[in-house]
Amino acid sequence: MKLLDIGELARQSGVPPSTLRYYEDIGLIRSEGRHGLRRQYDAPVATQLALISLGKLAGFSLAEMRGMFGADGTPQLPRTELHLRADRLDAQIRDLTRLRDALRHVADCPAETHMDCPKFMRLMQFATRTAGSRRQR
Amino acid sequence: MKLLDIGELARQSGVPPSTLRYYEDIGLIRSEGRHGLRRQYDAPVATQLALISLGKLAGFSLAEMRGMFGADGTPQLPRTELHLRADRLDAQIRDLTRLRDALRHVADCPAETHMDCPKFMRLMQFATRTAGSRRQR
DNA sequence: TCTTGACCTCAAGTGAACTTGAAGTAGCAA
DNA sequence: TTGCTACTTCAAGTTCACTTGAGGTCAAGA
Repeated sequence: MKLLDIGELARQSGVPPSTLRYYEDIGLIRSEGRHGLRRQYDAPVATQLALISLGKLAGFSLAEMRGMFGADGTPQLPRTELHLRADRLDAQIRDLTRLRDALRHVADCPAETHMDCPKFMRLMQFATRTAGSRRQR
Repeated sequence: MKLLDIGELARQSGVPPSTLRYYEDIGLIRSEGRHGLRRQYDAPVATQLALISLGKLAGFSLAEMRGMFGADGTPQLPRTELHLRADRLDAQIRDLTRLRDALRHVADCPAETHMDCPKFMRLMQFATRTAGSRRQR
């Protein structure tokens, strides 16, 4: 199996070497060996880094993602857990969609005050419902 | 205009008083006066807090959100800026949707290794493209 | 009037996710 | 063999978003 030098992986993935070392320290990724002093990585680590970057976007902490990946860099979790996380993503996607709609509405609605616009208020209702009950990062 | 005591706003919004004070310190929200020592808030602050909570979910920093709101608690930004942020949200929504699809796929796909499954690899391509070029929080 | 409780200020502490700096080292090209 | 460069370790520093703690204050109810 072809191994990647840490510098090469950093260039390919856009993740700085210091961060790769940090991720390894906390057990999020693994290096396969050294060339001299330099860490060498398996190719699937690149896939894993891509998933980690998305996971961060989705609000997973690094601790949450530790242990989520198998040897091939793909998620290795029980089915139910995967579906549960997918469901949480669905909720987040819904929220973001409404925030987007609200922003676009505010941009385009000619009403002088949005608080009097029924469409805006409808978009805002869910926000008031969800605010605070949301998991924080 | 009816004013809310900080405790009441905290109960309604789910945002602790310490956080409300902190938000005021950094200029993210405004209180309208005091009842004795206690901060009093305008009702629209509740809407604003809901939007802040969603904004955090969307990856905006508190500093970015400072100054985004007008007196009525609704976003007060130039049209182009609002559309730009909506566009960024669209991109984020697309990414999260694909992450969700990838998770569901991994949960349900019977292939012994996902690296050999064309559907998974297709889902992963975008991730490799986007990783690293993404704004960090 | 006195007590209670929820607020007040200000400074310091916390946890997550990294980054930076100092001092050292290994491989490769000249 | 000598440099150069990109890595190495380890500890400490940084930023963000809060929270906590100590010591103080005010309004309302008993």
